[in-house]
Amino acid sequence: MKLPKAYEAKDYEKNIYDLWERSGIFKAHPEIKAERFSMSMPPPNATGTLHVGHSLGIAIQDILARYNRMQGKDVLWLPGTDHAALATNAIMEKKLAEEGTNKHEVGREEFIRRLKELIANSQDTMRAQIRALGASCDWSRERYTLDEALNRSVNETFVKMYGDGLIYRGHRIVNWDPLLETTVADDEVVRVEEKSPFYTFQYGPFQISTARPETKFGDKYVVMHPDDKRYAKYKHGDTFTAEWINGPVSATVIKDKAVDPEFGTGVMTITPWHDMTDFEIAQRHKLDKEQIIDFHGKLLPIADEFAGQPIQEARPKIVAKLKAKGLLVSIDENYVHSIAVNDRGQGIIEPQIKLQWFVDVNKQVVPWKGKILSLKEVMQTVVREQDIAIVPERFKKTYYHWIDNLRDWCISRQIWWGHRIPVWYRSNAEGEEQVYVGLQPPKNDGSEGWHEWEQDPDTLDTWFSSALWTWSTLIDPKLAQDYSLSLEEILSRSLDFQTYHPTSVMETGWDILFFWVARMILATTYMTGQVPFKTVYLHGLVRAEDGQKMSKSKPETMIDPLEVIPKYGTDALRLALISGTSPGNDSRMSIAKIVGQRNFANKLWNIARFIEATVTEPTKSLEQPVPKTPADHWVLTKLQQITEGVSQDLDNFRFAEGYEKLYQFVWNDFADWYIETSKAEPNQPVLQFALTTILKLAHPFAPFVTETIWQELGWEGKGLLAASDWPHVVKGDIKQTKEFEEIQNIVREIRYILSSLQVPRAMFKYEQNAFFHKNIAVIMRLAGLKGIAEFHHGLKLVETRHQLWLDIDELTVHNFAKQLTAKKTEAQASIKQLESRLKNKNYVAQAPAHIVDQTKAQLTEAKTSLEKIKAELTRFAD
RNA sequence: GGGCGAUUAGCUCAUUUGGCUAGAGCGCCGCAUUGACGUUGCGGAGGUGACAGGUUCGAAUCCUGUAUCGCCCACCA
Repeated sequence: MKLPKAYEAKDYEKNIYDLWERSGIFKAHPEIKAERFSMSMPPPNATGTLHVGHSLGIAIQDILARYNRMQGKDVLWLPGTDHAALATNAIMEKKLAEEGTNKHEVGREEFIRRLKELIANSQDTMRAQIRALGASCDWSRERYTLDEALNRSVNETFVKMYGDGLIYRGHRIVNWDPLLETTVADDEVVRVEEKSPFYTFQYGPFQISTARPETKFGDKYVVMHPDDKRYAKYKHGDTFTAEWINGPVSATVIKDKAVDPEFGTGVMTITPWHDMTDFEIAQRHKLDKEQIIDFHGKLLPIADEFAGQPIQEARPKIVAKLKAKGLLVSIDENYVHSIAVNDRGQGIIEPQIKLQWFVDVNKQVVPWKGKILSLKEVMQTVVREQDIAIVPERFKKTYYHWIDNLRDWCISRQIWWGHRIPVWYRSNAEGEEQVYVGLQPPKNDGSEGWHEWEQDPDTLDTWFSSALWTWSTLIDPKLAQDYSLSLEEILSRSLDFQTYHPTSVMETGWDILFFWVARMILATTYMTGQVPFKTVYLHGLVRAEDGQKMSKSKPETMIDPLEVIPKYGTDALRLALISGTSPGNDSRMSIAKIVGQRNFANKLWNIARFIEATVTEPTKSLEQPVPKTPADHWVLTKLQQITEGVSQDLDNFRFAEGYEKLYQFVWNDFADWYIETSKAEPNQPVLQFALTTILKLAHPFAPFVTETIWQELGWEGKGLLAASDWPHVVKGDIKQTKEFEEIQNIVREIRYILSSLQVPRAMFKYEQNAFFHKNIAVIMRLAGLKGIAEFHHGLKLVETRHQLWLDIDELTVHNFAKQLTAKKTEAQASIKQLESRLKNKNYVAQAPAHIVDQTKAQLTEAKTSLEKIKAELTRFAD
């Protein structure tokens, strides 16, 4: 079959993926005996679309999956999607708003029904996109965070933690998003700098400053540092009366070290209901707390005439009123502080005290390796004791730092979309309440006087279910339906869990190290007694060409994989994402990069085209091609080095380096030297072997073009490249390899001379020896020499072991004298340097022997070269 | 305030535990060319490795300090 001149990715990719998928090679086989490699795909948002960040992750994971598969391992790469509670909930709320209605009008059931419908549609989109990237994942095991088995895992976790006292319900201050009307976790809050007026008011005998006068209605404590001499005459517990916004208030003096005497006046009033620090101060001194702002962001009746007003609207009016009363001391218009914003959804966070569910990270009840630890301590231990490796290592520090600062995790959310909290309440006429925590709803036993059980309306933080992802996805879904079995029994009977957990690698972006990776470690060690994965590989952010974050709001910065793939091919995109990157470091993406890698795919294609035309008699099984020429030995040696190098790089997660080695070899060694040599003296089995090896090595990186070539060549019948073995190596002879390197030196020098002198081709003569007898034809071809001639003058090669003269007229030769002189200077400098190094006794004594030997060899070589240059230069002495 | 990272060729980035003349891609200069590939080939120019010290026979690499940029965490009355 004749290959077309250029590789058109879009003509092949879809079919190739279908071929793979139909063949079943992506499927894991727990029933067979083999080494395992397992990996969970970080589940993308079910309603999302694929962006370049996903593409990078998928590309890396696919490289790992394909490489390990080709090494004969049984590979499980489990795909899936996430219900992304907050984000998805927000989508539906927005939709409803556009329709002029809201969630309360449509009701919980309908709300969820509509979301399920929406998800079902977009999951298909997401699946198609992951396939388009070439992901060799096991679709038969696809999971979704709201699957029944996963939901059971969530409930099991909740119930177990509750039983151990790790989950508790409490009135605590939380980050409240008035826009989405839900709490959000600490690390889902981002800080945005904002300039806002900073007011100083008179408050009784004190001056207090604030940027938020609207929260100050209920303030009745003034706090200062116990050591602040300015306020020494006021004692802790002193009371006074102050004229305030809506009349006089009675206030109490509190001394607390949380106050910074340097900041503002060193005195502040506190609003414990709406400020984290104030809340803590109030807790310490058992002070009253009062809600000022409601959950929609409006002022409560305590604000009197301002009640019912949104805070933004009320603020200037309150200031005006205080000013009218003569209580406004000053305004700093240049005050900059940061305000808290919900990472997903843009709502400005208003801290509130709310009855919420929390995970206690400090309670020591978790058995781990014979000790009883807290969740925090387990998280630290597994990384410290190398049960989990983090690549790159420096993220360990970030990880520890984060854990040190970790507070109890608020897991309840006031949204409808997600895993509902498995807690039921009922009350009786006397106002007593009962709480039931369990996997399934409690039966209404009709107990005298009690109302029916009602489930907690809240849902769980998305990350609570994502935290279970590595193992909840490996549970046998059928077993999970059987509630007569305990989770332990289910796990021990689930073949996938027994076979593939802990997973080998977790590949994800460093930006969700805390959100997700840390929480997987937390929940998985607790629930299964195993780490979720042995290695975490963190990739960097893919940025726009100018180094900016790509964002939908700036479409010109976006590179959309779905546009790039049909145009340049998936391989080009994947290679561009991989090349020139290193773990944990951000990278920049550009169309130019993608074009460059498209060209590489095409290079492979054309190499195959040449070899297809040259290899007229392909053999079926190619174990031992017989090398004949120095070039054959050289290419085999190189192939061996590359195979070993790429394997090592992939074993150590050095994807970019492995790929670069391969790229260099394919383009600069194989195409430019071996193929060119083959035009003179082709060795069909070696060509075939080399191409086979190259396709195998390149397959994890560029699966489509390599498989396409493999299929088009049809050397292995209907066999798939994706299912083939990682290449074995055939050793080339070292002496012959060196001989080819000498050929290269000669060719390079001739090319250099001819190019410098602007002589396109030249006649030549050479010393009569075995080397030239054997290799002169190849040299002529590669160097573009015209033919053999007898002549007297001409130019002699100076940097090679064998003597060869070029027939170039004296006048032109003189132009070369300058170049030779430059070379002479270079050689002399390098000799001087090497000699001084060898004269250094410390160097000779202390450096390793092979380094010293190397230096000596270099010196000899440089001296020889200098002699030749000098000899040649004597001709120009006049 | 605490921490992490970056600074290498015009640009984007590599350089695995300190050791060949610090590499690659793109760009640049010159040349070539109908037969694997113009998505090409050949040759070339281009780097005080941010700066200042130190350790070492030897430093881009280790240590100390400085500068600039980016990020994370905490605080922000």
